[in-house]
Amino acid sequence: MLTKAEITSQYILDTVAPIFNQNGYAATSLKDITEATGLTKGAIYGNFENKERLAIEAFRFTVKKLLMEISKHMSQSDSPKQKLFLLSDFYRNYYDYSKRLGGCPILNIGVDANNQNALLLKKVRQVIEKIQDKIAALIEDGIEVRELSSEINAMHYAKRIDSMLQGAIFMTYTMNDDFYLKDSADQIDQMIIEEMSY
Amino acid sequence: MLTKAEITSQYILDTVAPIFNQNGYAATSLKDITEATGLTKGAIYGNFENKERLAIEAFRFTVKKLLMEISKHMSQSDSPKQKLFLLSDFYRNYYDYSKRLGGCPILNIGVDANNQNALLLKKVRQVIEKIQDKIAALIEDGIEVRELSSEINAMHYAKRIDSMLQGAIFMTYTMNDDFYLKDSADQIDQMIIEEMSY
DNA sequence: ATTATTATATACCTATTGGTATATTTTTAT
DNA sequence: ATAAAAATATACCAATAGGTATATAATAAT
Repeated sequence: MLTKAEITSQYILDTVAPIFNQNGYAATSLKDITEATGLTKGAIYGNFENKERLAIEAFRFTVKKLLMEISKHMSQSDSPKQKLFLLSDFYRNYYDYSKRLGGCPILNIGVDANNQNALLLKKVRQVIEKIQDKIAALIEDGIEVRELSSEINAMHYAKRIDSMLQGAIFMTYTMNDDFYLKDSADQIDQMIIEEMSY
Repeated sequence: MLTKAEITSQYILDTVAPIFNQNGYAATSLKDITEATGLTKGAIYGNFENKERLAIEAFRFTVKKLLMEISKHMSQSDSPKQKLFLLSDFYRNYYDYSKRLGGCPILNIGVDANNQNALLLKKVRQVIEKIQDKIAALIEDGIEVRELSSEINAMHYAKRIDSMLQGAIFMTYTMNDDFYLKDSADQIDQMIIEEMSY
């Protein structure tokens, strides 16, 4: 059974995560947090050590949600190559989806934390590494089952795909135009077919 | 002849621009500004209306420097196609270069300003549009002199190149690894040769 | 050199910042 | 139902925020 504090903690994270994600760490005040949650500082500080700890937990909370959604989308196929297509396909609708999270947590917190919050930056790096490892593993699987060419460097392409997607996310948000996400998904698909396959 | 205030204004912008670029708008305090410049609030507010105005001018200052550096690098050739190669080549060393600016102003201020400062975001958008227009014009030139295929959509590829570069910049900074910039430059070169040329 | 103007420094303002000690209320286990 | 424990609210703190009125100093024109 969940204790009261656990329920409250989850509620705080659920409420506060999009705010941190949207505003950034420095631009999110304790007042923003208490107003959004309807709780007082006592309740916040009873559940989280300080603002930094709360921001870190909020980031983890959002990323967990995001990664689960991606996994779910990719589970539609068992073929590694098809899973790659499903990955790019997930990002076709990422603008709409990620708005609910307050934007892309990796992009927003990554830029925000750089030179500002070493701990938060470390968490972002870990998430990026995890994602790239997963993509690389998928490509390796694809090579093994002969869906993908054994000539290609898996991690190299994993980084390329990740980098292209992050660029598209940045451009889509900044220009408020999801052409970038749609187009980069197409570009990745083309790359899978023309460069990564036999 | 330059008036005292003009010299001081330029000095303030030169000193403060990298700070805003690194920290973001909210995380840069007037204290940061007075300490870095060695001036008092009186001097700052005598030259700039308020913090927002200063941030906007600082962004313009940095972007101007950056765009001039890119132009300079691209002036090494007159051929549109070669100019495109020079563009991607500029970004090969962009990590080192942009560190002096306090990071990439378009990425940093773009993310920072989103949902936070409408005026600043507008300025970022204008800069992005300007850059993409220039790249697209270059591609059109390339088509005209028959260096590039007339089949391609110039603005489409301009956006693609821009998006790929921004992604690489984000990844390079966040992971502290300029593989991403080097690789995306290679990828763009390959794209020019294999997709955009005859 | 003196004056008028411009630029900078000083001192101060209110509001807000993150954070905490303590009082009060709400849960939980008996 | 009651007591012990846990969770939340209240009231407060010092420090800092952006900004301004005014005094002082530096510059520019005569």
